[in-house]
Amino acid sequence: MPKMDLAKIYEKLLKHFGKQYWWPGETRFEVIIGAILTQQTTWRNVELAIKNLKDKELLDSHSLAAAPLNHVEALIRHTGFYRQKARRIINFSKYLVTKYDGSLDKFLDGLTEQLRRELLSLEGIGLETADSILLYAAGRLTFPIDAYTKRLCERLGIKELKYEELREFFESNLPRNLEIYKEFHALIDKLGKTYCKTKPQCSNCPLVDDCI
DNA sequence: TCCCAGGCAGGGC
DNA sequence: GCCCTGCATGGG
Repeated sequence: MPKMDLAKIYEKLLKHFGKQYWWPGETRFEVIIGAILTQQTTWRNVELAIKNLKDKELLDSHSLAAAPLNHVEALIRHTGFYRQKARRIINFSKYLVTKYDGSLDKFLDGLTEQLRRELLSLEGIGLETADSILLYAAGRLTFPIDAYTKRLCERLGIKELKYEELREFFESNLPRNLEIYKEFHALIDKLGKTYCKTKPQCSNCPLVDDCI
């Protein structure tokens, strides 16, 4: 496992970009639905879909579980892959209603590893989405590895690591602090969107000296 | 006109 | 196990 001062990287990003206050969302249910909707799409489009669901008062487990599929499809169309995403957020809501009386308090109240396995067993919730939900909705010390994080690691000289290895790397090299986990993940995304797009603008990047 | 965006699931090998 | 493909809209 590579040695790297992740805390120092975090401090540089925080100083450069400031706090990001992730995850945006008024409720934990909204956080979870947003986590599914944002897969492979921009947050801007997710906001439109969230607003549509909220305007129709469908942003709670019982309402969404009972909503017609084609109605939900139309409301979230902006997020892309809308047919499968509509099915998935409805199915998640039905699961919550059936197994936990629609209560996120009950659902999110397990041992972290057990809850993680349960999340991963649900359709449309893979590794990154499960870990984002664990961190931002359940408040667990779980570090999500997304495409930006993998890209950053490559720039820092960490290659050929699989998802679980990268997660273990972050979780064992960061202070066990929820706010740091939340902000760091958000800051890495901010970094990727700002400096590591199609044309790197390394001269202004706060990590220019850390990259290989 | 291409390529990318805060992935996931299912298939082939 | 790894690699490929479909899923789909919106913006640069």
